[in-house]
Amino acid sequence: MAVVDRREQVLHAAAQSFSLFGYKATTMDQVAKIANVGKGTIYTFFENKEELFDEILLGAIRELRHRAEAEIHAERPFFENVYHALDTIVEFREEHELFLKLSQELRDIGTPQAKAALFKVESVVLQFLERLIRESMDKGAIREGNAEVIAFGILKLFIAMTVEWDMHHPPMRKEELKEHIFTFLTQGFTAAP
Amino acid sequence: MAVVDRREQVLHAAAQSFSLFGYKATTMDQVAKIANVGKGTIYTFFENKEELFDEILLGAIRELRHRAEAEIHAERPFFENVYHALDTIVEFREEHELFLKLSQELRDIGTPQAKAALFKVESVVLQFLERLIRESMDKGAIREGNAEVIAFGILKLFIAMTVEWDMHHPPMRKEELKEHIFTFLTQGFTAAP
DNA sequence: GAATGACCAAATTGTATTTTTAGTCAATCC
DNA sequence: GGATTGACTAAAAATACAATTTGGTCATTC
Repeated sequence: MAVVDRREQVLHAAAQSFSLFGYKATTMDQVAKIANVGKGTIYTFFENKEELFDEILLGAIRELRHRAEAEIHAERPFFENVYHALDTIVEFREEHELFLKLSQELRDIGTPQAKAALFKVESVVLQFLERLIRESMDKGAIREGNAEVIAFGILKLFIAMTVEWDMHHPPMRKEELKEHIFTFLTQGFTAAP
Repeated sequence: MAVVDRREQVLHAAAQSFSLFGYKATTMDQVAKIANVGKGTIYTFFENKEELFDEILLGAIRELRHRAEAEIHAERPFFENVYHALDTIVEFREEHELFLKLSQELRDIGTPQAKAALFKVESVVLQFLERLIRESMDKGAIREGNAEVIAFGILKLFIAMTVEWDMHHPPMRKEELKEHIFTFLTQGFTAAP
């Protein structure tokens, strides 16, 4: 390792720039400038812009997964685990500059890399949920079923009730959200007997 | 009424053109040509392009609502009514040229009028669902709750399991879809005792 | 008096020109 | 002598501007 770790410098600068300006508006010149490094140096560590971006994205995804996993407690009921994990994920996504910027970039100019990145994030969340569901089924905590489809449904339902609902309504209180998700996941709408 | 009903001619031509080319690519000259009518004639019946479009859209929405309502039978369980109504709505949306074209237009070029139109369609579907839910609550067929939120959740869940799922997976069989929707709406995932 | 299409301002599209950007590589540095 | 660099290039993107298209009008026609 050199006196100053140039690779780390580049990564740090790139993380900053991608979070602040998004994929497209981040230029390699700018990253080099922020990192106090010649532009050529970047290319000794990363093939190209996309690979550099992938590295940054992977870091963010790793943290997202980490936070979600921290919400899983084997002794807690399935529903509580799902709810808290999803709540954490949505909150993290709404706080993390990179995700915010990429969403905005996708909306505003439809950058393919932003689209691909957010799709990757969704895939990871789905994988996470699917595993949680599978394990809960194995433990007999919930009924058997197609874990992939169920994960997909639960995620979309949660996104709908939080992000999408808030787009045209005053945001729901957390307890109300939890109650609704609870209804869908544990009992449905059949009238109490 | 004149020998030929020019208003009807215009409406018919407009319906054809909007369905075939979408909102933006439909020109008033073209509508006039198809309708065998001078362009000025259109403006004796409709204020402007948007109003003409609104008339066509309203017609399509009226038919959509009509079909959905035909799926509601008071003696059938709530869940069956919801499932068949939504199935009909999604199918109609996937068949009707106008809706298809508007969705494509929104994806490809983001025409504001296409966005507004599809939002209007969703609002109507939500209203329809909300009413069905309210009435079922009043009848005691399902548990009490916030009908608007529940309608929103059910619609998004259904769209997710049909349209969105099919975008990245082989489409679900109808029975499988019905079973999953059934699970969410009537019992949830709690393990059988 | 209903219907029309030539007409116009505004918006859209096409195009030529300039600027910016990702990526390279010969020269430089330590 | 391998790591580092920034001037350089081809390609892409932004800009400026000309040409065309389009929604809407209204004097004229039927």
